[in-house]
Amino acid sequence: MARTSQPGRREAILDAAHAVFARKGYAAAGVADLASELGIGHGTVYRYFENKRDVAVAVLDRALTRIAEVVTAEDPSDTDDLDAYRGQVERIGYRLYDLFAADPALGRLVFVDLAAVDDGLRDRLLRAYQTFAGYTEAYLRNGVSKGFLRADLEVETTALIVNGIIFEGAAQVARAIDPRPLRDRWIRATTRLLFDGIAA
Amino acid sequence: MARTSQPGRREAILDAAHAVFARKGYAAAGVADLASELGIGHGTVYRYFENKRDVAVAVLDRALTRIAEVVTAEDPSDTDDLDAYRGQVERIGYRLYDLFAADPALGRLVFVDLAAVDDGLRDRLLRAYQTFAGYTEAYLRNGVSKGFLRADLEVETTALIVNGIIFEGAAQVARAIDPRPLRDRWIRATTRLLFDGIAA
Amino acid sequence: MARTSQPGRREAILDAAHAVFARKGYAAAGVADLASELGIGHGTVYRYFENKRDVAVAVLDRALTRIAEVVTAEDPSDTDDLDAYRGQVERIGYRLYDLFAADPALGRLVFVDLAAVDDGLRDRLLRAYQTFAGYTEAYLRNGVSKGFLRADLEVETTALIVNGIIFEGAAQVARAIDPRPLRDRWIRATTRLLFDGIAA
Amino acid sequence: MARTSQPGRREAILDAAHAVFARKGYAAAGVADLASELGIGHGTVYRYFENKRDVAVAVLDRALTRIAEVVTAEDPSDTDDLDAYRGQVERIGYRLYDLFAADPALGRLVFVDLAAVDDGLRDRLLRAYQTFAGYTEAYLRNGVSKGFLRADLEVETTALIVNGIIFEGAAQVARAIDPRPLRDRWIRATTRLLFDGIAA
DNA sequence: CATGAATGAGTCTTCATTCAT
DNA sequence: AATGAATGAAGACTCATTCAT
Repeated sequence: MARTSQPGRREAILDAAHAVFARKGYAAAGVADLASELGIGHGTVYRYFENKRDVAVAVLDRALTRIAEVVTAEDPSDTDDLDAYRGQVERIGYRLYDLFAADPALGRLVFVDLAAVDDGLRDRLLRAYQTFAGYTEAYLRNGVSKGFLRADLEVETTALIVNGIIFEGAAQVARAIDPRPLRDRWIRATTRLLFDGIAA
Repeated sequence: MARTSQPGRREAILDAAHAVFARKGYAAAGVADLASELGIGHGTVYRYFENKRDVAVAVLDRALTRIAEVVTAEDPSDTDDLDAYRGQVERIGYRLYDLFAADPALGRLVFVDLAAVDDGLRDRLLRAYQTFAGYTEAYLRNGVSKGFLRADLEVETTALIVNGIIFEGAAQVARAIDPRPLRDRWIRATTRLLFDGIAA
Repeated sequence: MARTSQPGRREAILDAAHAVFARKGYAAAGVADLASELGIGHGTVYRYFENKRDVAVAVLDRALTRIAEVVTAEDPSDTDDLDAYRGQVERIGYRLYDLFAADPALGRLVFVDLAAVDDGLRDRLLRAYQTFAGYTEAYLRNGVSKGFLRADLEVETTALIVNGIIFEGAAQVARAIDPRPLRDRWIRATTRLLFDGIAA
Repeated sequence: MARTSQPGRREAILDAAHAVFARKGYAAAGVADLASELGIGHGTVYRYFENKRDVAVAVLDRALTRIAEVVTAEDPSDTDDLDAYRGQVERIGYRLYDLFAADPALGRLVFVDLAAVDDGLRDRLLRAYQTFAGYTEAYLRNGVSKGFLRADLEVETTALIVNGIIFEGAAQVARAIDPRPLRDRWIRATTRLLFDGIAA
């Protein structure tokens, strides 16, 4: 049966581009590589995307959306005490690390390769960072308003810091040969740090 | 004897390359751009470096050395109580943020653009990360052994986390229009987080 | 299907390369010259050949094949007496000189320009020489075994000498303004020399 | 003692150039290679020669002069019978082969590499060929006029042929691992061919 | 005289993009 | 809609040549 319009084509090209960009980097990957990864003619890529950069934009957006889905899966106002919040942080952490572990090059792809393409892509990434930080901020504000987080917590900056810890951690875990134990150690260390500090 | 080799030439080319790579990114910057930034012929670049990548390696190494100088300026075993350690962290933070603020593109250059060049450069960067983390670990171990940090502190992982916070922060501060107040906020939030946690 | 690959393209590029290499020499001829000789984009050359040297290899191989076709057109065991062999030598000579006269730069191209490219091409040429000499040797051995050539003829070395005479002659004839009379003189002188010697 | 003008310098550069051109070919040899072969600065080459091509011209001329010295060492009118002429041919042959054996790359250098430089060098080489052929012609004419060579010998063309045999032979001998036995075989085969022909 | 640092013209080669089929 | 042959802009790199020292 002749399918006039391949509905999955665009998505399939993005899958292939994701894989190839992750494997070779954006600059080293040619449009022909994306196409041959999929076994299609490289002219076909141009029926679905303006140009190579356009593919990179779509790959980045899709990756950021997936990350956002994890970050926004919980409801910030759902928690009423410290233990519940700790549980929430741990759940998000596990899911995020799973995401990055399932696709070990994801961190490098998003935070290095695609960020290096040009200012436009970098801006997209920074905006996503802000969105994520906004979510984290909502969690923190909820905790402060409900009294189980410090009243004088610098919510805005701390949100950025927490995000940094989480993404940096996810990226590092993804680099590991056997990510599972590292993931557990990382989440434990992070929650201890957040909730208890380092002091004796 | 012929016009004696300018001892500053190599260094000057690295300065120019640092600036141009930071401005346009590694891929978009041509060797001709590096040369014209300095007002020299582009063939001259090849008298001091094997090729364009070799310039990138040298730029990265120099930048990492500068960062290392800040990180390793203090003596890990110098502190005997929590307050002294807090001061040490703050001093390193201030110097690091000053470094990144003096050269706002440094973070992007080192952690994004040059890391995206190829696996070799990325490995160099990761090795530097490990060195930095080793230093941080020494600080933490000192604190644990002297009893002013938690006995059950996961020093290794926490060192990575702390490093992540610091570098992520430095990168973010560097992006700001007016970095000074952001720097102060960031350092305060970081030290509060580290030493007090977020809990009420 | 896309514009189907021109089956003659590769051959046409070799024709153009043959002409341009012969006119300007290998080193002085740019890939752009090959392409513009044919009125195509110079990138197209790289769709059919690895690189410039690869074009030279193909040009040389084709030229050597053409020469081989002339040399191997006759059957070494076909002749039973001196006159028949003399006729055979003359026929090969005529055809060879015609080949070189039809393409006056062929000798220079094959024996000088392409031989100067690098050791690899030179080796190809030397191997072809050996093949040709093997053929000439077969002719001589046939004559010796049938008794119409000297029993003590040094077949191996003489084969090389005869080849040298023939190719050197072809090259010289090709250089002449009006090659026809020179060709006839050369063939006559060669056969006289071979069959009668120079002595009174 | 300070020698203001190095008298041997020019000659030494030609020696170095001869060696380097022979080793790497003209195109692949850089002016810097010539200089470093001699341990001098490459700017110095330009105090003795206009440019790289000028060096090649001088190398070629010197090589051709050396060959000419061998070819012209004997007096064409010296011989009065066939045996004496045969001896003369053998003597020239031995000396020529010695020359090429002492410098195995000489043949390739003169007849291939330098001939491929450009039309000007090729013309120089062709003119030398003619000079050599003129000498051989004088030998042959002497023999004809004294009656020990065929009266109907095509002296002009045969001179070219004989030259071809000799130079081709010298070049082939030079390529051999152990040139001595090949040289002897070649000279024997050549004189037999010249004086007796190949016929039974 | 000698040097070698500097230069930039010249070339090869890659690859994103177009478009005839 | 899909293809892949063709294209040429772009850029890395080499090296002959110059000239200040």
